[in-house]
Amino acid sequence: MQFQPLDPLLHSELRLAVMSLLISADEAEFPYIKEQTGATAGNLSVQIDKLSAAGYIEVEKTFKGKRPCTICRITDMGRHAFEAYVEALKSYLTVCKP
Amino acid sequence: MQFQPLDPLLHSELRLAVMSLLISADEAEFPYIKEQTGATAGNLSVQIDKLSAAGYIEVEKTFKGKRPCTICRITDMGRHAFEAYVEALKSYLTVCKP
DNA sequence: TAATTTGGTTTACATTATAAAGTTATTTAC
DNA sequence: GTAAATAACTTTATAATGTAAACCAAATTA
Repeated sequence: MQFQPLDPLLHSELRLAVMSLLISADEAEFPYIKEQTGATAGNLSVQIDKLSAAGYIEVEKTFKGKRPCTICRITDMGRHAFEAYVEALKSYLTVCKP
Repeated sequence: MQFQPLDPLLHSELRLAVMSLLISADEAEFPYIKEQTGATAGNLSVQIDKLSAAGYIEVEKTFKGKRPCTICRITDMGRHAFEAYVEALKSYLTVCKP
C-alpha cells in the first residue's frame, strides 16, 4: 500500500493545532492555546486530556497568583509522533508518484 | 487565528487517499482504489458517495463485459478543494513560525 | 454581597467512520 | 445444468469521535 497510516490521535484538527503550537512554543498556557486555536474551553480540555493520556504532551496544573493555571508542554514522544505524522501525510500529498 | 480550517470532507484518511489517487491517476476503477487504499468495499463505497455528493469526484457506473464497473474521476472542484486543503494543512505543519 | 469573570471539567448529543451483512449477477466446478 | 464460489458493490447497524452546552469553584468587581 502506498499510503502510510495516519496516527488518529494527530489526525484531528484541534489536536494537530495544539501539537503544532507546542512544537514551536515548547510551553503554553491553556488560555493561550484556546485563543490561538479558537477552540471552546470544553473541547480543548478534552483534546488536551487525550494528548496527555497518550503521552504526547505533559500537563502541569499550577497556580498563577491565586488562579489556576494549566501549562502544556510537548514530550519527546509527542515530537516524534508529530514528525512521523508529517512524514506519513506526505504519502498522501505528493502530486507526482513514481 | 494562525490555523486555517481543514475541509472536513478531505480531512479523513480514506477520502484523502482516494483523492490523492485520483489527483495523479485522473481516473480509477473501484477495485483498483480498494486495493491501493487497503479499504474494505463497504467503507470505500460510503466514502466515494460522500466525495461524489460534494462534487469532488464524479462516478460513472458502467460495465466491463458483463460485470458492473465503477469508474471515479476527480472534478475541477475536487482538484481545487484538494489544493486548498494542502495549503491549509501547511499552517499546521510549518515548524518555524514568524 | 450579588453579579461577573476566569479557568477550567463533565457530560450529553450529534456526527462520523467502519465493518458486518446483504444484494445481484457471473463464473467455475462438478 | 445446477450448486458453489467469486466479483462488485450497497445498505445498515454499531462503535468511535468530536463538539458544545452545562456545570463547578474560586476570585474579582460593582
